[in-house]
Amino acid sequence: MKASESAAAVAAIPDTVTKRPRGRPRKTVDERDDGNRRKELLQAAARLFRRKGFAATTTRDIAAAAGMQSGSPFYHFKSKNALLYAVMEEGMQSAIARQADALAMAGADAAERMRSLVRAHFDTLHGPGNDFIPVMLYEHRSLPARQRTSLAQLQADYEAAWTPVLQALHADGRLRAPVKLSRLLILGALNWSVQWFDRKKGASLEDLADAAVLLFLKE
Amino acid sequence: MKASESAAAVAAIPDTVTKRPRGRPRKTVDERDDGNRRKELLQAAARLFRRKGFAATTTRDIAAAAGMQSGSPFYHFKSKNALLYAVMEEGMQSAIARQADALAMAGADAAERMRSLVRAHFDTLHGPGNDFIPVMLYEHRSLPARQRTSLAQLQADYEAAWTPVLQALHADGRLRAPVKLSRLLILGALNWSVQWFDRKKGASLEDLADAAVLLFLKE
DNA sequence: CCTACCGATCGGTAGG
DNA sequence: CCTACCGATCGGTAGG
Repeated sequence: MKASESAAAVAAIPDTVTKRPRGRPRKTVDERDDGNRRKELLQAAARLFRRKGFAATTTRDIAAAAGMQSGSPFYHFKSKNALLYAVMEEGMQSAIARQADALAMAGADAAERMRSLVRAHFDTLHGPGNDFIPVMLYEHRSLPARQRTSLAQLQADYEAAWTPVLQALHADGRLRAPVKLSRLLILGALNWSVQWFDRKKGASLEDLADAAVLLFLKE
Repeated sequence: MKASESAAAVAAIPDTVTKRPRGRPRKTVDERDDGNRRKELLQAAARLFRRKGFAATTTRDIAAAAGMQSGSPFYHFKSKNALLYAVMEEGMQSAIARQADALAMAGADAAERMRSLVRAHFDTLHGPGNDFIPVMLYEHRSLPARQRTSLAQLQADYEAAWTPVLQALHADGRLRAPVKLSRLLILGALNWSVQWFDRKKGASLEDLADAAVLLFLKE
């Protein structure tokens, strides 16, 4: 969102001069870049990585989207790979936080908790500006093994939250497939919605969550 | 499969000479390259596109995997993109054929037909040498719009086969979610298995299909 | 299908 | 964070 604001600001500059002003528009002196540019870079990278893929996105694309010169991203990030990793980690961090909030708000009923998990997951995937997790899901193989291991713990934490809920549903006979395979298949069904869900038309995230719960749970 | 045989043949050449022989091993004169090299290129491309992604795979990688020099793939394919498109089309063609066979063998019972569709889909995703469809699923965005449209018809045909089966199950009360959303979620759950299913360890494709049917259908 | 090659692009850096 | 730049790589081609 920050990034799109700044992009809009750049586009709004009247093109009266022959040479367009380089870099982003000047800000007032007391509006220092205390890490804001870093966030804008991250957001721009996430959006581009999602749309074009990691390898097909150039650091120049990212720089331009953030209103910088081509070499400038490397002032904030050691490498293109570090940018990818930061996007993924940021994504997992906020996904975990969103999931925890959802569970905290839900009651004790297993089906209700299940719906909360599903709904929170759809928010993570399709909420406005939430490009981070889709990037993580689809650019997993672009990560060096080292960093992949480092993310695995966060992912395990995220998935672990589903297990007790699924176990309870299994015990109640509302989920018949084995718990572990169920979790993999269910998360897959949700994750895949990144490929076809379009916020602008058709169903809402609520409709989606309803359908998913209806599909997976008995009774 | 052809390609893996030839890869094995290449690997079996004794390494007695200092310089390895370039290209693939000579064949008898009457075994002309009537399109075989093309198939080997396709298989090599599919495997590499799947493992590393389209943009991260170089045409040199593909040439080397097929035992050719760096410029030679362009004798068989106009461009790297044409190679990608050929992989996807080939994948859809054989997926549709496999699906039709499975339905032809199944009886009239909707649940039985459902299981056949699921099983055939897992074969398409995880059968030995079946890298084509995973590439299609994960490199969709790497295709120019023109070619994407061209593939859309094949994909529509493939998905259309699910609809009557799901409708019958819905009418019987064995599927509660709306048919269209069900199809999207179910295919997503299956497709996602590309990310975690490992043929070498754990569950078989039969186990997987059982779990999926158990998860989606009531009673 | 190979040889030899080109033009363009890309990630990254030094120095300010 | 910009300027100016480098070395490497890449898709693709001409000519055989």
